[in-house]
Amino acid sequence: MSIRHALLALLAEGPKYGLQLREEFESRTGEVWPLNVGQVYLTLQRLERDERIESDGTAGGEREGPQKMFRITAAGHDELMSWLRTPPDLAVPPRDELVIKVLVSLRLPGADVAGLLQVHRRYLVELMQKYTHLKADAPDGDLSLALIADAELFRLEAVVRWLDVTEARLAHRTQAEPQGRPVAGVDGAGSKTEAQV
Amino acid sequence: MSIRHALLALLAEGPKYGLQLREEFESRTGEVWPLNVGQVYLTLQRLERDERIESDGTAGGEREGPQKMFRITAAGHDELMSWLRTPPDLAVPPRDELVIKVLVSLRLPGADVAGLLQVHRRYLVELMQKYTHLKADAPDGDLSLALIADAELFRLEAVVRWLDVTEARLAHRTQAEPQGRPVAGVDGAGSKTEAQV
DNA sequence: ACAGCCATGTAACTTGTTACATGATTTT
DNA sequence: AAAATCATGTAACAAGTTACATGGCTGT
Repeated sequence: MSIRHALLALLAEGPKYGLQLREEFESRTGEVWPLNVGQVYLTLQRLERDERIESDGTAGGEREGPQKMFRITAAGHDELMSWLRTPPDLAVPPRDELVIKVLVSLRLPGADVAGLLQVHRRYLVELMQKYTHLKADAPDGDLSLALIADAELFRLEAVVRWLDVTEARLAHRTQAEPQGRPVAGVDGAGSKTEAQV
Repeated sequence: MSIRHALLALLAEGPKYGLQLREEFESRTGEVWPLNVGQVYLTLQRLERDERIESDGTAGGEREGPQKMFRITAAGHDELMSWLRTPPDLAVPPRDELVIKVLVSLRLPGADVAGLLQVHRRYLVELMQKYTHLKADAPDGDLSLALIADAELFRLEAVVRWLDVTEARLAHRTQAEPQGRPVAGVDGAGSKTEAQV
């Protein structure tokens, strides 16, 4: 439901039309999050169906230019505000594809788990470099891009750390069964979490 | 496409039936990733449509018990192996709902961005505690659960760090910013690719 | 006239979710 | 026989994706 509310937020700044919404969304996300035009129109249809927005013709104003303008309704504003206040539902975490791959490999006889970890690790580091460069090349005032690049970098870094910890866990497992020590705890925001297994 | 391949992997161990697949999936993920039964049957239908699996009746074997058994085909095995080798497509990162919320709040006049960051941060820390306990309470030999809990903890920790960095960025932006210095909560601990603010 | 963009829209599809319906078997 | 639970399945929906169709306007 991110696109829906992102569009709602853009419309909260004032009436806009379809292509304009696509352009503004992409300019704000520095082209990191491309947005298909068709998706914009579909989402606008659904928003209008739910009476979160109104278009030309629906309420008074006649369509003047070649563009069909949309404006937010009171209900739309309410939904936007309530969405902003609500933390994303992380209670049922998404099934992590990489984690599943590793779990699967662990049980599949003959699978090269260590190799798998290495392949994915290399790929992740490459991607991190991409975002590091993206951030470095960005103009100084572009806060949005910096925030997006940060988010992605932290996310990728977390995956890399998980790969490292997993590798260490597997190495230990082949030897004497170790006592599981905490890896990343609640107070782990500033702790060194590498290689602790 | 994670469910599809997870089921394929379970079937690679031998023929199984619907409910059994649901049970084995959930037991392996320690109930962290619940799986709806209906989803299992839908996915099995789709796998059979694509000839990645066969069921009783399709190929020789008659259905004997009350359960409808499925077995993997050669094509299914190929798809599974190729999926394992392929890194998850992270090139076009998912649109992060929390990031979008913050970006939206930054432009919305009158929005309490700092408050938003705090609300979400508290929520995240709560969740991290949940997974920390989950891991602590798990039997020592449960590697799967440990890996899943780790992955989730690292993921959540990355979000918390991002919130901290974002808060610092916003604080700096209002004052005069002399030079970028490392912000509390970002240490990276030896990784060459750590996120720099 | 016509090439090309601007702008809107639709069709078909994928993955995933929930809620419900149905029958068979086992338990009480 | 009734109740529970095992097991399979379907309907309806949500959100997102791509590819394509359509029409209007502009510049050459």
